Amino acid sequence: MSIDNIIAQAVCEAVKSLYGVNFEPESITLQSTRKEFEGNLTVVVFPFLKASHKPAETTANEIGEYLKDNCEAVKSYNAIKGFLNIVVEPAFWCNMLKHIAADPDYGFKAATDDSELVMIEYSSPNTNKPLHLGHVRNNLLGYSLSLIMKANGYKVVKTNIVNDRGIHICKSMLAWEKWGNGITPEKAGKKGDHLIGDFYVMFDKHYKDEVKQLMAEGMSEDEAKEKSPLMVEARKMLQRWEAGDEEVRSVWRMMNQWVYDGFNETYRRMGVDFDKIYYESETYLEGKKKVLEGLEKGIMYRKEDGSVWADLTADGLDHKLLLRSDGTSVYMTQDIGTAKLRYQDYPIDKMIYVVGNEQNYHFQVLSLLLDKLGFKWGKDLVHFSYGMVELPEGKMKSREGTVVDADDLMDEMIRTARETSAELGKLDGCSAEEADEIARIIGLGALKYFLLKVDPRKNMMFNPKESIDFNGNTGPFIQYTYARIRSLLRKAAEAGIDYNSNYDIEPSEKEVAIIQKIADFAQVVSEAGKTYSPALVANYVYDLAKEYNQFYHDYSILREEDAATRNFRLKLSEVTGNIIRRATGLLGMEVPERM
RNA sequence: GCUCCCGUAGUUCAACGGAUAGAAUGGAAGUUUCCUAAACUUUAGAUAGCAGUUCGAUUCUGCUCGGGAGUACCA
Repeated sequence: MSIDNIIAQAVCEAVKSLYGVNFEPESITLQSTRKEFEGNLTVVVFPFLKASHKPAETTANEIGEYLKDNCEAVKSYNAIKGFLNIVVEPAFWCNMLKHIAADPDYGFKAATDDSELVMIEYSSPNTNKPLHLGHVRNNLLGYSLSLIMKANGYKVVKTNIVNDRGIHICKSMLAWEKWGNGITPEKAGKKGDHLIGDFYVMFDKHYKDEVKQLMAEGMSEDEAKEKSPLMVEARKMLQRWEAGDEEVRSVWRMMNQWVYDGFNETYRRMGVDFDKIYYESETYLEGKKKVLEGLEKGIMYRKEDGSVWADLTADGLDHKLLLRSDGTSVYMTQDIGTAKLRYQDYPIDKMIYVVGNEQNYHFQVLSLLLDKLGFKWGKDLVHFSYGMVELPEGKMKSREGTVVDADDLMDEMIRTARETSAELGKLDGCSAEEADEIARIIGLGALKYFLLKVDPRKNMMFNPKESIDFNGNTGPFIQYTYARIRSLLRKAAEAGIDYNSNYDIEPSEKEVAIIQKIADFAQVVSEAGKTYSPALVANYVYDLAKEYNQFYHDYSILREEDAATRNFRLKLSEVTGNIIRRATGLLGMEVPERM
């Protein structure tokens, strides 16, 4: 049991005994005592004033006195206004450290047979262009979230829905057929997703020229867009695709495969993966069926032009189109189909969609529709709605060439990490392979931490020139702290020091602060699971690293002459390192043994 | 027009309704005979505005002003 629980419970008993009123331990406000006051934990007593009918400071003193007399963990107390500062019995801290050190899974819950199964959808790329910075935030959030849910004892299925059909793919295919001269990723020496992206851009360029040309000939802009020969041809291709035309389908299969090969390389490098991949080409017909079913049951209705709609005005929303008048499906229809297949494949208790906040409305609607159609998790589906990544010039626009490509970004981070390491002389004596590995871990760590430390719901700013930073509140700072701890422990081993016994001491204030922080890990993991927030873990591990760095700087460890104190500090370092490794692990970050 | 989200140091980010609003970076000033200076120590600097609820409001409510997103046959 953590110290927070012990104190919270004791406070409840105190209030009950002194004033005869019941409080739940969860309702007690506990915080770490501010540095300027004496104590480790602070109880906010304002909520008890109604029960005590006494001034705040008197109430705090009475509770403090009770705790001192009745709770073994409490050594002394002081009350300032409505704040009761508690000094914990020093021996308690050493036991706490031992307890955490003995539990390699401290803070993690294992899944059991009755654990809920949560499916997490993330990434969801289109197959007509490479992954960009927005996807990187999405992928890292989704992957980290899956690790956090696992740590909270859920069974987790990571899934990806690939949007592999539609007019956008046809544009790339058409451009490739027209101007590609049979080029392949191998011949071009290019990743498949980038190659296809090039053709998509090429289509757009020629298409725009055509529109401009037609408008010069007197057409309105709308008409020109409608009548552009390229667009007409692309639409025709989509129709042939829908009809199952083998010629179109085989090109489509081939080009999609190029893209998947490219994506897989990017995913692998980023360190994310999936348990099950769905393709919209396989789910959109299911959605159509499900919608028609709903139509029969009277959940949807048909307009005179043949289009199918859902009336959501009773739920405060609008009417939503589900099938176009020509019978083809829209985005929403596909999502319904995907939901159906997923539910067939897995006994889902909880579904989390990691999708940008621009689609908040879409998921409000989807939740209602799935519920009406009888999916038991529909009403409670979680739209993990994350904010956009903005650039100094504003939003990323592929047409304006302001997209930050995922592969380029990773290259850049790793290269910068490598240069910085070399400048600092950190790579001296490393083999080329070791140097590569260290640069990779640091570069990707910097990127991951940067994107995950921000509250996922908020839009964030990414300045390509200034964001690549390795000092301060960054991934490398945390990794550096870890590497330093590992180095310290190596040195201890070389000196033949066994610090696993004889380390019972009364820790100093600074050491207590670190133990407290370490103990918080369990709380943080649980909280992150409830609020779906990797940022909580990120900010936590930074705080821990910062706290340790200050400790490291102020205290000697190996040179400490008192063996018990030295052992204690080594043990504290070891446990801190382990917690850093596991916390960063929840972010999908790696930590280096040296850097 | 309507709906939703967001406004915190120069900048990028924190803060279950709790004490004097924290960090980082940039600015200024320091610390290497010593376990890794990607570190550490000083220092200046912020809640967009106006009301309300409360013992207490960055946080909750209302309005104003700014920024972003969505809005029925795009995905």
